[in-house]
Formats: sequence, structure tokens, C-alpha cells
Amino acid sequence: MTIPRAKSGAQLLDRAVALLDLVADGNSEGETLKSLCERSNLNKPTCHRILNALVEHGLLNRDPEGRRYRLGTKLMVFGAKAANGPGLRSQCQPALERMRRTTGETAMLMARDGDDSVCIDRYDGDCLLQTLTGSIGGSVPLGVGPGSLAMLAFLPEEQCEEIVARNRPRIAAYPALSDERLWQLIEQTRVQGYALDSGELLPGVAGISMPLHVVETGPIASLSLTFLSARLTPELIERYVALLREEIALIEPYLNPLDRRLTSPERVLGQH
Amino acid sequence: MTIPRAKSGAQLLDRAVALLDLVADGNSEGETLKSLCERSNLNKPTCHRILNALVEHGLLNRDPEGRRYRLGTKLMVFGAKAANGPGLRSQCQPALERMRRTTGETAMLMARDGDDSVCIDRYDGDCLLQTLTGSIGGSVPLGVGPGSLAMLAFLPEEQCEEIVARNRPRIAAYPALSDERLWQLIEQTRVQGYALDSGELLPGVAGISMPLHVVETGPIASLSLTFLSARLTPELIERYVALLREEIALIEPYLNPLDRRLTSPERVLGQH
DNA sequence: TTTAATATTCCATATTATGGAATATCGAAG
DNA sequence: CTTCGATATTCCATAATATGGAATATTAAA
Repeated sequence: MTIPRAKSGAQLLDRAVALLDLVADGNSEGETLKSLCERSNLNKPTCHRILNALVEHGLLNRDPEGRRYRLGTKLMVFGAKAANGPGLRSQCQPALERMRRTTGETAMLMARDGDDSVCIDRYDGDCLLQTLTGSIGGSVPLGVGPGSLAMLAFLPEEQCEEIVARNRPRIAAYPALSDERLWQLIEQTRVQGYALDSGELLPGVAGISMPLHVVETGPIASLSLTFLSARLTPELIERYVALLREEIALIEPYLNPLDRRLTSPERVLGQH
Repeated sequence: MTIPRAKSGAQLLDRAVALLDLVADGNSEGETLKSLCERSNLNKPTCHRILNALVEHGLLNRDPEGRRYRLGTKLMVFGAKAANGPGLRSQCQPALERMRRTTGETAMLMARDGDDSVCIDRYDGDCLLQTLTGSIGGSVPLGVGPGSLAMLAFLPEEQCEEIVARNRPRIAAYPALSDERLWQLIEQTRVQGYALDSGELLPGVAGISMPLHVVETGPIASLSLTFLSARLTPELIERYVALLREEIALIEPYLNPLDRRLTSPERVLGQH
């Protein structure tokens, strides 16, 4: 791993965040010092020092048994606060709750995280279904599954291609998703305005998803409904797409607060 | 604010975490550079540099408008993963779900965060109630409300006193909670083994809570049930306390993985 | 347009983090 | 119980990094 450097001179931070990333990406059993050293290309003392500082600050926890490092409680707290503030979760919670209630399906909120898509919130439907991301916090490469496809497809073409290229090896783990099929789905999603998986990835589990757009930034998240593919009919799709569109229309204005410059008196005068 | 130094030499990290804390503590509108400089006792360039490095790494986001700093998307992702893994949330989710289902009340999971108590997860009951912490991510000073009281009361006496002393000014915002009354409640919680608020803090809203203990660390979280105080009867308390006790008995073993040294052959032999 | 307030950049310097080497601890095998 | 290999932790002189005062730029208000 090559640790990405921030423009600001803050190497220690770069390294600390890189280590957090490595721990986050690892399995939930936690990561050993050795493994983190190797994967980060940091030497033992440096790695050890930073990891322990992170532990002292509560960003990491440490399994006293196996001497393994895991994400810490404080991150839970930060995460909860971040998701809550003017963050996505609080904005979308009513929508998820309504969708869950009126359809009885599983409603999910996914957010983009680099080349991945992460489940931020989830309201389980009447029928408990397995999903690609599992529960909250689970992630998939962008492109896999309707929730992530909905974001990927609406990124600028160039970025989209780069991401697909980078994710190719990881997408290969899904045999149903050939390169050709992926581009087909992307194209289809763009044309239709929503992403649909009729049960290709997880047999029997279908999903519909639409992106949440932020101006100048693009799709940052998506809302999805997941249900048994046996129930998939054109009417159902139509109904759920309409529902998603409706809920998104309610949320997007809050994600795109009006740019004051566009409405300030000066600017209005300037338009004369 | 005096920035806490880690034993390991990692001042930059200390400062970065301190800034994250300040942003997390601030309101959800975000914090300005100036305010963060003042509150952290860091000078402008240093503060600016660290904040922007955090932004580059996605731990903070920045409001392009008001130039304010907020908790970033990546923290949401980390938080979700932390809460999910062998973290509290995933351990407690089934319990919350069961409690919510069998009682129809609002079930909450709170975790300790320094002198505060944060809502990590919440399953709303049939009747939507206002709670002290609001939704997920909300926090209250330790001591305010049954969920936080359940943790505070079972901390070592000394720590408990220190926290109460530090939190005094913030607790003053709750007129119903005089110093005397707080200590009464702490004592009562210790004796009963559970914390009870019969509607003192939020008129009409009652709550019962019990702590989750980790050996050597103490109470790190609590499970609570919240309901209309009008429905509060001794029988209801008894039933809910039994339910909480039951669920906690199921969770605690997983939070306290058996210390292998205590069960290893050597040790068994050693006990002869 | 001017002014005050806030944010950003610069850069020589002092302070900090670095990492090789030594040491300690753990766990498995004999 | 002892040995041995592997992993984790500590030490410290040095190199490299972050620091912060001062200068500059940007923004919002007057």
C-alpha cells in the first residue's frame, strides 16, 4: 500500500488514517501489528507507535488476547454524530421509515466511499433478506448491486471508467457480473434513471435503487428497496420507482442548500 | 481546552483528535476555523493545516459556503464498521429488536463517550416518543437520563464523583436534576441495579435502563426502554427489568471473551 | 469603496517523529 | 519445564517534520 499524502504537511496524519483504513478494511477479528506493518509499508516501531496513540485516543481498540487492533468505540460515536448532523442518515431516516412501512420491503441507504459503496442505514422489511452489503457498515465495490450501481452510473463518464477499471479485480469475484454485463447495466441505469437487479447477484433477491445528487459533487448516496425477485413485476417496479423518486425529491433540496451567491441582492442586480 | 497528550510521541495526532472532538461536540452547523483555534489553543496556521489534512482524508467535510468544518463521510463509514463488527451495535441489535417487538416500546443502546453518553442505536416503539438524546448520535452528559445514569452509577466511586463534578455545569441545564437529586438517583440505581426515570426530565416520558459491563473496564454501554410515564406501574417495571436483565445476560458473555489464561490447561492444573 | 474579520500561504527554525538495533514477551514444540 | 521462532515493545541519536510569526488573500459588512 502506498500511503496517500495530504497536500498539507501532515505525514503522521496520513499514516494514521492509512492505518485506520487498513484496520477498517480487515475482517472484524482485528488486525495484527505485523500485518499492518507489512500492508502499510511502515516499520514496526513507527507503526506500533501510531497504532497505540490511536488506541489511547479511542479510535482503535485492542483485543487484549490476540493483540489485535480493531476500530474503536470513539469511531462509533463520531460515526453516529456524523451520520446524524446535517448528515445523510438523519436526512434519509424518515424516507427509509416510510418506504419500509408502505411497501413492507427492506429499505437501505448507501453512501459512496471512494471506490466503494457502504450501507449507512437499513430498515428491514417483513421478510428478512440477505443483501450484498449485509447490515450497516458493510460495503461492496462500486458497480456491484443496484445501490452502488445507481451512484456509479451517474458519475462523470471518465471517473466511472476509472473506477470500473480499478474495481475490475474485485468485481471478478461476482461471476454473474462480467465486464460486458456491468457496462450494460450502467447504460441501462443511465437510460432508465434507476438501477435494477432482478436477482442476478444474490439468487432470488432483487433490488431497485436511485441516486441522491449533490450539485458539483455528483451522486453521493442512494436509496434502495430490496425484495424477493419472485415478486418482481413491471407494476411493482413502476410503483417502487415512483416511491423512490418521490422520497428523493423530498431529500435532495436539503442536500443542496441554495447557494447564497445565486440569490443575494448583488447577484440579482448583476444579472440586469 | 488542554489537548490530552498520548504517551507515544504523536503530538500531531493528539491535536488532530482534539480537533475532531471539538467538531463532534459542536453543533451540527459546523465549526469555523477561528472557533476551533480558540477552543483548541492552537494557532491559526497549525489548526488550519491539520483541519485541511483531515478534510483531505475525509474525516472532516467542509461547507463550501460558510467555510465550516463538520464530521466527514468517512467517519460515518468507520463508525458503521466499528459499530457493526464485533462492536456493540451488532451484539445488541437482536436484543433491541426483540425488546422493541415484545414490548412495543422504544429500545435504545447508549455507549459511554468520556463524560458523555451517546445513542448508538434505537428502535422506535409503536408510539413515537421524544427522548433526551434524540436519534442515533445524540448525546447527554453522563448522569442525565436513565441510559446514562445506568453507566455512571456503576463506575468506581472516585471516577463517578469526578465526572459528576465536571458535568455539573452542563447538568445545571436540567432544572429537575439538582445535585442532591442526582446523587439520590445514583444511589438508588446502585441499590436497585437499574436506572429509572419516571418522567422527571422529559415530562411524561419514562425510561428504564441497565448497564453492560466489561471486566476491568466497567460499564461501557446500556440498554434502555422508553415509554409513556402514564403507563408506569410496579408490574411494568418488574417485567421490563427482567427483560433487560435477560437480554444483557445474553450479550455480556460476548463482550467479555473468556480470558484464555483462565481456561487453559496450565491454569487448570495450576489450580490444583 | 473601505474596513474589519476571517482564512490561507510562506519559510527559517525548533521540535518532533523516525527507524535500526536491542530487548521483551508470547506461543508452540520438544 | 525448556527451547526456539515469531511477534511485540522500548530506546535513542539523528533526520525530517511540523511549527507559528508575519505577510497575504479572501470574504462579509459598512
